[in-house]
This record gives sequence, structure tokens and C-alpha cells, in this order.
Amino acid sequence: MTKRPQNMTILDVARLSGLSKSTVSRVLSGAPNISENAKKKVAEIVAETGYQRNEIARSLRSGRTGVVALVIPDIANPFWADVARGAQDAAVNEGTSILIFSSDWDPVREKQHLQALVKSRVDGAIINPVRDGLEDIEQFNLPIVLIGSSASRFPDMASVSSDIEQGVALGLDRLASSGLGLPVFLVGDNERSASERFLQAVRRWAAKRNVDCSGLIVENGEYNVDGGRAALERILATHAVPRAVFAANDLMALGAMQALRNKGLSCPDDVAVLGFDGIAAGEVTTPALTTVAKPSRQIGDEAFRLLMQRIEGGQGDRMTLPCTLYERGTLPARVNEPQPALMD
Amino acid sequence: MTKRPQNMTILDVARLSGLSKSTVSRVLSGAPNISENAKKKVAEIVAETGYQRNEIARSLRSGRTGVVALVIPDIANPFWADVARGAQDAAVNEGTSILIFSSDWDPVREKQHLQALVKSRVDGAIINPVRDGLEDIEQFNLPIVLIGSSASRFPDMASVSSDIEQGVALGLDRLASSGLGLPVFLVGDNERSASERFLQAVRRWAAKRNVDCSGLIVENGEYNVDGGRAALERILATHAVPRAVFAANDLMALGAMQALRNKGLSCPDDVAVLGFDGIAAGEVTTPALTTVAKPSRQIGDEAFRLLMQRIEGGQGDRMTLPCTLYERGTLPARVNEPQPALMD
DNA sequence: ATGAAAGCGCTAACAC
DNA sequence: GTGTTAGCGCTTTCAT
Repeated sequence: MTKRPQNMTILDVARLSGLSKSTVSRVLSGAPNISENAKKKVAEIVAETGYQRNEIARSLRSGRTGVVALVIPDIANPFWADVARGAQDAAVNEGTSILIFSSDWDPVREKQHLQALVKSRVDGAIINPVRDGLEDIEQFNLPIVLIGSSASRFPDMASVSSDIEQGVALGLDRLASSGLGLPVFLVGDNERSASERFLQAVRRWAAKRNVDCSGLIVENGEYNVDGGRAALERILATHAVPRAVFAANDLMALGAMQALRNKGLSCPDDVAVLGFDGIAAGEVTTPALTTVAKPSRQIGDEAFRLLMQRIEGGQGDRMTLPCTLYERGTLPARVNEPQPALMD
Repeated sequence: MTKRPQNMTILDVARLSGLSKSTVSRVLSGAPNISENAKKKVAEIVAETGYQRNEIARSLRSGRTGVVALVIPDIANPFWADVARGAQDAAVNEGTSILIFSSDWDPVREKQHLQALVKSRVDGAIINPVRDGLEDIEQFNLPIVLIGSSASRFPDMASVSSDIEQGVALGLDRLASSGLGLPVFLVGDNERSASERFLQAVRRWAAKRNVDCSGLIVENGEYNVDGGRAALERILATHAVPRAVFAANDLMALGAMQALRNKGLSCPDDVAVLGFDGIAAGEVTTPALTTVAKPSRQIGDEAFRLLMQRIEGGQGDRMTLPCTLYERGTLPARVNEPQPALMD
């Protein structure tokens, strides 16, 4: 009966192999200048006993834990789950684990998480800040990569975000190509800065295309299906039926479709709906949701890579990934020539 | 300019407060028999410097990391994301962090994760095993709580799962109450044991209700929307159009709805569809998916609690949570009296 | 009530 | 190439 691997220390391996602690340690970390004999001996003992290095002790010396944190608003939201998946996949190959924190759009919760995270001594963190409260974390000079639209507010930090401006233009041009005018807009209200950036992109697009956007109809709502439904219902109650709805995220777009159905309005014949995210749930509705897709997995993937660079002492820059259009069934066919893409 | 909290040690606090290392440590861990003066002094210094205990060093001594692992097939699958959310919420309150591993239905991946997890010296793990390979982990006598249907294969381990048998009966009774006969079944094939349990429950129900189930039509498919669509398409190609489809999970049920639509079949008038999971995406389809819902968040929540009990040295038992029916739009109205519930 | 000292399991100088 | 030794930051006897 050999010792439980759990309780074996490097000292036991040393004794069993007739070598010293340090030599065993060297073999285990693949240091150069080790005799074949030592390597073999250690390998034997390890195989025999199932010994595993205690990573905690290693961490204590090296200061690195092999764990990074991912702080997102809601793991149960498909978009964020996809981002997590991307980061996760990238991390596995590096032998790194990911600690996921859902802040649930709650700044207090987020703060708790941030504290928990520096306490856990993670090597770095990928963060989508709910609000602007990054001050607490900045002082710990922990390697950080920002994701999402708040990146623009911290110009000196590494970040990866999707190109909202390009995405909005993509969507608005597509709407225009169906001969629809400016749509009404549904934006989330627990992601203020994201909404602002979205609307700003709309105005910029209008300016470039010489479209009058003085009478923009915008409704806020919670960042979920019910929020989208309620938001469109409010618009329907107070305005003429719009020709098109552009939601700043897919969940709200799905809600908008429900609101239309409830009113007996047909989509896309009466009202066109355009989403923003590209979540899988948009494929299963009738009609399927046409949407501007953010590269969610890629965002997670690139953010992780950037973070690793930063951890390794590199600079890690800012990255903007383009959006693409998932053409499905909630827009009418095109009637105009597609516009040339907007360039800055 | 005070020292960076990151580099401050308990020794610095000791020096600054004129106390000894040990006393400071005692104050910090709330030990009894400390003078008010010492408490005050330490509190001051901590407030002043922002000192934080190094959890890694603590872990090294105490053997506990304050981190638990959650191993699930796919974080991007809404059902599992919900489970994760439940566990997460429970963990926050306990000051515990959760390491999430997606095995992607891949036993090799899972094995990697399991190793990574014992290396990280987590305090315990909540696991939904892809296949039967739990041998590797059992030897580490790490506190473990199983979730999902495989729990039944490890009768001596703590577990929480949903009551498949009751859920299946619930669904089948509901189908029967609409005057529909036995449905065709769509089950996932990368979750063998779950599928078996599901079908077994079907047979048990048939026996209890005196229904002939000799000619059961069952089709396997990947555990996702496309898998469900393809599976039903295969059935449609080789059999008469069934009156009802019962999918072992919601994603496949959604796929089934797509297959029907593609064939020009109406749901629920031509074919009824019943799902199993209760994911949010089922609410947004037209018609919305009627489904037997597993208590996903609660599963995560209870699993975490059980795990904590086990970590604290308790036994932690086995727990089975009932399913409920989300009555939505993919079944025709009831025509028969509801059957009395099945009892064992 | 507090201090001194001995480790937790490992790595990294520093010797030889 | 390998062994010796001194910590990493903390908790916990054991004294006092």
C-alpha cells in the first residue's frame, strides 16, 4: 500500500529515489543539466507512487497560481457564456484554469468579486466592468484585459472589444437596403456605457449617410427578453407602429418579437427586427432573428491570449474585432443596392 | 507613499503596529483572548496600508484553498450555464470561488480537467461525468458531489440530480391527456447514460400505465439544435409522420421544431413537441416550447451546499429534485382527465 | 494576552 | 550534476 498521492511530498520522492530534494525538483520542472539516471529514477518513483507536485507550495514561491479570473455580468446569458467558452478553450491548452465570476450587473457584487479575485492571487483577470469602478483594482497592478465597450474609457489598458461602430453601420445599412428608414432603438439600461456607445455610433452613421436623426426614438429596458418586450410595448403604446426595430442585444430583440406577436403584428412584413450579439437562441425563433453578430468566442480567446502576454510582462495592446451580419428571417428582402462600407 | 498592498506581509503589519507576527495573525483570524488594544492597533494599520492576507500562504498551512471546481459538459449550453449560475450564487455567500471546466463531451478533455483540478488543490468538486471514468478521481479522496444522471452509477457518493423518472412520467401523462399516443423519442448520444435512464423511465411508465411500448421509435442525435433537427428528419424520412415528439433535452426539441417547419408540418396541430430541460430559449420560439423543466439553478445551489457539507467532514447524502411542467404552446389542449401521478 | 520558533511543500541561490 | 540551505507568508504549538 503506497502513500496517498495527496500526502506525498517531494521529500518522499527524494528519499525513495536516493536523490536530494533539489534534484527531484529540477527534474520535475525540466531544468537543464540533469543526468539521465536521475531523470529515470524520478520518473519511476512518480509513476509508482502517483506523486503530484503541490501547486500551492509552488505558487507561494513563484508568486504565480496558474489561475486567471473572468468577470462577466451573467454566465447564464448566452453571449457571455460564449465568451467564457472561448477563453476557457484557450486556457486549457496553456494549462491555466479560469475562475468565473458573474456580477449580475450589480456593482456591489462586482466589487466583492474583485476583492475575492485579488485575494485568490490570480495571475490576471479578464474583466467586463459593469460600471466605471475599476479604481479598486488598478492599484493592485494586476495584469488585466478589459472586454466590452467600457474599454474605451481606459485607454491605457489592454482590451479586446467588438467594433460597435462598424456593427451598427452594418445593421443600419442593411435596414436601409430594405428601404426601411431609421428604426426605433431598444437599448439595455444596466449597461449604460454600452448603450451610449451604441447610440453614438447611430448618430455617426446618420451623419456620414446624411440621414436626419433628430427624432430618434429610443427606449431603455432590462437586458433580457422581458425587458425587450416591455420596451417595445411602451413604444407601441405611445407612437405609430415603426417599420423597424434595432435592439442593442439579441435578448431584447427576441422580446421585441414577442411584443409584435402579442399585438398581432407580423415580422418582418409589418415590422422588421434586427438584433445585436449573434446568440444561438436567435436561430430557433420563427422567423429566425437577423442580427449583427459579435465574435463572442473569439473575444474570449483573444482576451486570454492578450492576458497571457501581459502576465509574461509584455505590453498587450488594444484589439477591436469586426462584427458580421447573420442574415436570417426578420428583415424584408433588399430593394436597394448595398451601400459602400463606411470608412473612417 | 505606502507600500503596495501586494508586497506587504504580516511582518510589516507587525512592525508597524509594534506587535508580533503571531498576535497580528490571531487578530486577523479572529482568535479569542486578544486585547482590545491589539485589535485596534491592527485594524488601524490594515486600514492605513490596505494590507491583505496572502491566501496562498494560508492555503499552504491550512490545506484549504477556498476554491471548488465545477466540471460540466458545456458552459455554452444554457442548461449547464444555469446550473453554474446556481452554484456560483451559493458560493459567493460562502466566500468560495468556483473554477469552471467545460469538458465539451470529450472524455479526454475531462480527464485533463480532472487532473488540472486535483493539481490546483481545490477543496472539492461538483462533477457531471461525461462517461464512467471517475476512477482517476476517486483515489484522491477529494470531496465530490455528482450531478446528473450518472449519479445512480455511484451509489456511495453524494449527488443531486433531477427525478428523470418522475419527469418523464409527467411529460408522458401530459401527452396522453391530449389524446396523443406514445411519441417518438429523440435522445442525445454523447450522454449515453442519461439517454438510457430516460428510455428506461419511458418503459417503466408504459408498464405502469399498461401501454404497449414494444414498437418504440427512438432516434439518437448530437445534443444540440442541429442534432435534434437531423434526428427528426431521419424519422420523418423512414416512418409515418408521428403525432408527437418527446426530446430528452430542449436543444434537440428546438431542432425538431425546425425540422417540422422545413417539412411544412404545423406544430402543435400536425405534430406535438415536448422538450426536457426548461431553458430560456424555449420561451421565444413560435409556438413556445412546452417542456419538462429540471430545476437547474437549484441543482447547482444544492450541489454546492452538499459539497460544503462534505468538505466540512459531513456525509452529504443523495438528493433527487422533482421536475415541473412548463406548459406553453407546442402541445394541443388536453382532452382527457389528467392521470393520477405515478407513485413508486 | 503575547512572543519565539517550528514548520506547510516547494524553489533558487550558492556551494562543491 | 547534485546537495545544502535559506526562505516564500502564514498559522500554531509551546513557552512565558
